Amino acid sequence: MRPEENILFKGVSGEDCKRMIKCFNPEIRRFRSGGHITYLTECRDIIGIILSGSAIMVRYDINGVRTIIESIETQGIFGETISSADSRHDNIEIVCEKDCEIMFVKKSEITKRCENACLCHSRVVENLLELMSEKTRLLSERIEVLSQRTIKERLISYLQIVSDKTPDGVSPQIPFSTTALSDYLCVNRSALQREISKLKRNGELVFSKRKFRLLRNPDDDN
Amino acid sequence: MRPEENILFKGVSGEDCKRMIKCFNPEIRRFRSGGHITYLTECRDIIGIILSGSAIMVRYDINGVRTIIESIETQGIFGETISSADSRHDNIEIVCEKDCEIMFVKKSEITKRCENACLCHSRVVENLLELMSEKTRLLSERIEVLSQRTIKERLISYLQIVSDKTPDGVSPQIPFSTTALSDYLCVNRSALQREISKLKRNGELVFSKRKFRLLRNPDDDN
DNA sequence: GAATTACTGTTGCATTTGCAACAAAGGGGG
DNA sequence: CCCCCTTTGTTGCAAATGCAACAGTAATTC
Repeated sequence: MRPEENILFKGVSGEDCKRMIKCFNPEIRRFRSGGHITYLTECRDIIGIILSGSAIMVRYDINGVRTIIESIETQGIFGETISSADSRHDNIEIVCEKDCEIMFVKKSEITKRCENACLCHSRVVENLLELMSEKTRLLSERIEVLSQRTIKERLISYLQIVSDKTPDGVSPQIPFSTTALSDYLCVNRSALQREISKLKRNGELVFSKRKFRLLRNPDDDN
Repeated sequence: MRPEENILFKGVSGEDCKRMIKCFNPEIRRFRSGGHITYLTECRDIIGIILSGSAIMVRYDINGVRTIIESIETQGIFGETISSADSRHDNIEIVCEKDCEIMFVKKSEITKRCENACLCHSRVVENLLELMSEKTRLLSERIEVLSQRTIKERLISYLQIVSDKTPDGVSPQIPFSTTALSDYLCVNRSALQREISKLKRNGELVFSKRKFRLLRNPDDDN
């Protein structure tokens, strides 16, 4: 994807766009699945925008327990200003999931007025605002999931959100393996597996590979 | 607090500010502690900015279990664009905590160019961007806390964050009662109480009313 | 200042979850 | 095709958490 097609430059056309890209001087890099992209702490003033592919934000605690903080899809953004605080906030890492192209831009370049007085500059700021809105929506969803009290509730809550976003006619699909899903839901893998098996047995869930389908449970408890 | 003093209008002075406020036509309302402010679903295109006081965002699930989604302090913002998605996302409510004044603005009023061609308009958009940045930081912290696997870890993680934000010489203080804290950490109250008592007994924590102090634990396990 | 209500702190017991270990089933790469 | 490695699925047992009930204390209201 060419940077001009990116959502950040939505509504800015042709010449202007080229001029702005020159003005922002973004760096575009490619990564292969599984590759290290950056540590969040290295993104002091830098915003990463995923032009294609996907990534995950992960943290390993002192015991080596992995937490998948979020899954970042195409057009998603990351960066320290856009999330985590400072402090001892351990090493949060961005790892490439599907091969991806990422555009890195300095946040200050965007928010500060430029000398070239790009008229469309403010349009870009608005676009960034839009990206940030989307970001907060995703983070809120994440909180919704994590605020559930039991594994079953967390699982269903997450699957429901994924379902809701899936267009009709398409099979809902999670962006994780079951193992990774447990790191995302912040629960023990085998305990998660146990719940999945139970739901399948009760006919409340069809689940195979990464595709699934939620069925309204006959009796609405246990 | 007068609206002009709000962070949204930072860097916009005197005449301009008055003109913009006229342009945005914000509504300012007062609330008393415990009072209902709004349901999030009613904030379709509306952003609420807390000028003074504080509020909490809460959700009650079908079993009546309360979750405190976040505590919103002075200068904090809320609104549907700024958080939760649509879907069946139950009734999330904003409730006044400390008596507060809240400014309601239409988001579209801010992001759209106005006819009056306020030159400082883009400055306000940048300020909004700043507020949103802060919001995502807070949400990320929340996720950090909720991603902890045990009650003890959640508690310490949260207290640590509060401590880190507290200026030197001031006693760190949580904005909740212990009971409310359990709704914020999404754990059972008496189980939380158990952990607090244990930490106090082990000399890892001093905790009284809402003030506390974390002490580095002698042996770093259990 | 008496009454009411909310919050703190504790405990025994039931349930859920984590942990470890294992077998079996995919899924590339040579 | 075979080997290696990751993932899936299962289970018994230990540990953590939820739940309910209760007593005591603080806070609020009338």
